[in-house]
Amino acid sequence: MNDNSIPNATPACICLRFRKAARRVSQIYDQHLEPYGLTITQYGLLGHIHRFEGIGVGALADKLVMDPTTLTRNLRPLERKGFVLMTPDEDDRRSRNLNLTTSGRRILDAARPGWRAAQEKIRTVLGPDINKLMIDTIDQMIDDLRE
Amino acid sequence: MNDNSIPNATPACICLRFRKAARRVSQIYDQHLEPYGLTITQYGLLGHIHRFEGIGVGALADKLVMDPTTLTRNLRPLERKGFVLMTPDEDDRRSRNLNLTTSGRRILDAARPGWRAAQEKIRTVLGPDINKLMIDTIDQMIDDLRE
DNA sequence: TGAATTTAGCTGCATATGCAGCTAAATAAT
DNA sequence: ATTATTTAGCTGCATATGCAGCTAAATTCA
Repeated sequence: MNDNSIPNATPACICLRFRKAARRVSQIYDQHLEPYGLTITQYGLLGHIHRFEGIGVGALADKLVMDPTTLTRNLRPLERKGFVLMTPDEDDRRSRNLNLTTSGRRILDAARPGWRAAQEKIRTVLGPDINKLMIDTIDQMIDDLRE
Repeated sequence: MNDNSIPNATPACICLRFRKAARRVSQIYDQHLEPYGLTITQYGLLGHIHRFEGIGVGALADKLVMDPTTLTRNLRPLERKGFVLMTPDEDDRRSRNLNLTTSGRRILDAARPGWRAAQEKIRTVLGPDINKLMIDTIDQMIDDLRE
């Protein structure tokens, strides 16, 4: 069947492409991280909190291009497992500072080989040049879409 | 801060890029489709069922790079609203054939301008050449990752 | 200072996502 | 023909996603 002949333009939908890519690639990362009891969402959260120790929920949500309410909920499993601590900010008692616990740092280190293997798998499929192009293009697109 | 200086490699994560892109781009499509009471997931489902009238759940899930159980649940709101019919297959009573109802075709037609506006917004931000490159690259990647 | 506005994060609701494990139906093996 | 295996779709569970609307705290304004 020739997709270009169909007037309903869903075959050209760039949104569905991004969603498909996110589903398939996430699945691969999740499989590689499963032995450590982490999802790629959780691994990414731990990584970001490690990079930006003490960051607030809103600022982190902004970096992740994620609704703050989504982040609030995504943090729950990590708090429950004792990987992340949320402490009220001294100067602004509305804000909460995010920090890794010792076991949070430990699991992040432990899971890194899993993350690396998944990353390498996708990088191999795309090829390093296209991989970089995709990253740069998406970063630029998100920046352009920032209001 | 220079991301390249951080040993924890999450800044280079291609998976997080795809997920961010899917979140942000979906949000824009959802906003454009909101007046019609549809999400981009639902619009895409209607479009695919229109293209492949009578397709089964498993085959459609495969096309959408989506777990069949996810598709089962994503179909529910569309069934409830009367846009999609699931009828048992004559030759294989395990399988269920998906079809649009008249109102399903109607809402798909009605919502198309919303979809088109969102599509055009992203296409403008990316530029037509990069837009096409992204689509082709993702399609190829998903094909390469098919086992 | 006191009132109005903005900001940070949360809960309720609905949809989106996929894994494990289930039932029923179709197919393959013996 | 009977049994074993595979296949199609489903439910239970847990996480992921974001909008509307909420509370409390900080800031701005009058």
